[in-house]
Amino acid sequence: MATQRKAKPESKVKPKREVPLTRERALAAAVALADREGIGALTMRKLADELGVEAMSLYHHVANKEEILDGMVDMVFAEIDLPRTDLGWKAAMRERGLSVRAALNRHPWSISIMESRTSPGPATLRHHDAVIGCCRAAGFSLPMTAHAFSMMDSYIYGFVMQEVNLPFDNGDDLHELAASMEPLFAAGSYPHFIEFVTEHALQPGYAYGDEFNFGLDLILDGLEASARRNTRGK
Amino acid sequence: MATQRKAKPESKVKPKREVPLTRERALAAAVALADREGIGALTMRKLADELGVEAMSLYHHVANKEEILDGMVDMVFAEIDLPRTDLGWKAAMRERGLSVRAALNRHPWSISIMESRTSPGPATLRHHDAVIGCCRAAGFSLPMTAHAFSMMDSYIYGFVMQEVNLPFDNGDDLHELAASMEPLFAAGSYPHFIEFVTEHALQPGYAYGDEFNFGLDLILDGLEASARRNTRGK
DNA sequence: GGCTGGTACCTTACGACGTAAGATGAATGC
DNA sequence: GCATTCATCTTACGTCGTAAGGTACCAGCC
Repeated sequence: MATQRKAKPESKVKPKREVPLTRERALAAAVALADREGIGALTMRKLADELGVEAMSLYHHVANKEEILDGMVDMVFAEIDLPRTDLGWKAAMRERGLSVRAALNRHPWSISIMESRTSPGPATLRHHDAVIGCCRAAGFSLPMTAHAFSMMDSYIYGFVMQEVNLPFDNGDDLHELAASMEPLFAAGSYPHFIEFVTEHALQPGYAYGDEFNFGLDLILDGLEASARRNTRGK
Repeated sequence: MATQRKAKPESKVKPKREVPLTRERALAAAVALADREGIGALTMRKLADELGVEAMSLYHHVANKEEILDGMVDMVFAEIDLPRTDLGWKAAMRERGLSVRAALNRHPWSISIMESRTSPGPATLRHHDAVIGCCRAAGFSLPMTAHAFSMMDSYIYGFVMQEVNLPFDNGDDLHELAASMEPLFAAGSYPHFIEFVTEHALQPGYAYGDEFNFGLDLILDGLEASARRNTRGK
């Protein structure tokens, strides 16, 4: 009786395992954990805990933490709507842009880990393939497709990067922010910055997120004009 | 003679301290270390080592590592040329855009930590103030200034974020990359993506960095047209 | 001179991290 | 019944940021 380890059926300590650990379950739990507590709280031990398992057990389903981060990014891409093929390229790209922004905002940690990933997953590749296909179907040359692709994604990623990093999420934080800027006011430095913030950015009704559409539309209009110039000009 | 600690002048073991540790010296060393070995190699112990000091000594000059990262970002902003006031807003903003990109590329770690900083330093504020001032001097309304500011920076940050993360830095890596994509070729999936990469992006003479100017100019042209519409229209 | 207080730096230690190495237990094939 | 396989757990290592407190050295005073 000294070293018996699990003879007595103490209700349900480990009845084999309620549901087996898999790579997919691990990735889903990782996304949920990062959503809930931030990417900083995503540690192998905490993730394992969520899954009712020890940290090292995760390594039977993923090679290392990097692979988890890769998988998480791909899960976010999987949430993004592919561009519709029943619309013109401009409307399709506009919708896609909104969908990308929405997905990245739903998982605010994603933009911060995207920039250190180099191996794209299947959903990511599928997404890029569809975007490129949309441009090509619209008659864009390869160079024009590269311009459009680079530009749209640069803008979207850069916008979300700033958006998720704003020090305020709601009106309450706004007043704290305003208060914390008092020293700047007093100093009399940065006059344009202060005017801009107090007279515009902190005014009720202004929300930084509303800037997104202006830029997206400006880019799409510009790309349209540029593409027309390219194909008509010669 | 038992506990004498520095009586004998053994050449120059610790002649007080060759040069005193300061916040500025620490930040400069941190930037240099991150440039040389990447942001991941920037640890308090390694940084202290570079400075000929123990890790905990750093805490007499900065509150914590966060403060070092904040300071590093501000040092990068200090390197960026302020927009010239002797040019039109468009030329000035164009030059500034190139300068931002150059500085962020000189310190590839900077874009990755920028997005987690919330307290801007003096050089950062000065830079933002100058950009806003440039727009205002050109007659931009506050809303139009917000559009321009948000859009230009979103694009620049997003572009650099993708640029510094490219899996290749030179022609050699390019072939490795092409080789690593073989599995995709065989599968026959992602046809547009594969065409795009093999027929365009991997062609000799193509460099992703060259896309930058196209987008920057498209944005500046679009902002110009939009601003004109705003002021002339009413 | 000796004393005192402050400043700059060091020593030690703690809890958390990613993960290498190997043990253990249950399921499977013979 | 027994060996194999595989998922999981145990233990341990080196590294991280940093809390707590110690120590050398200097300035100003007596």
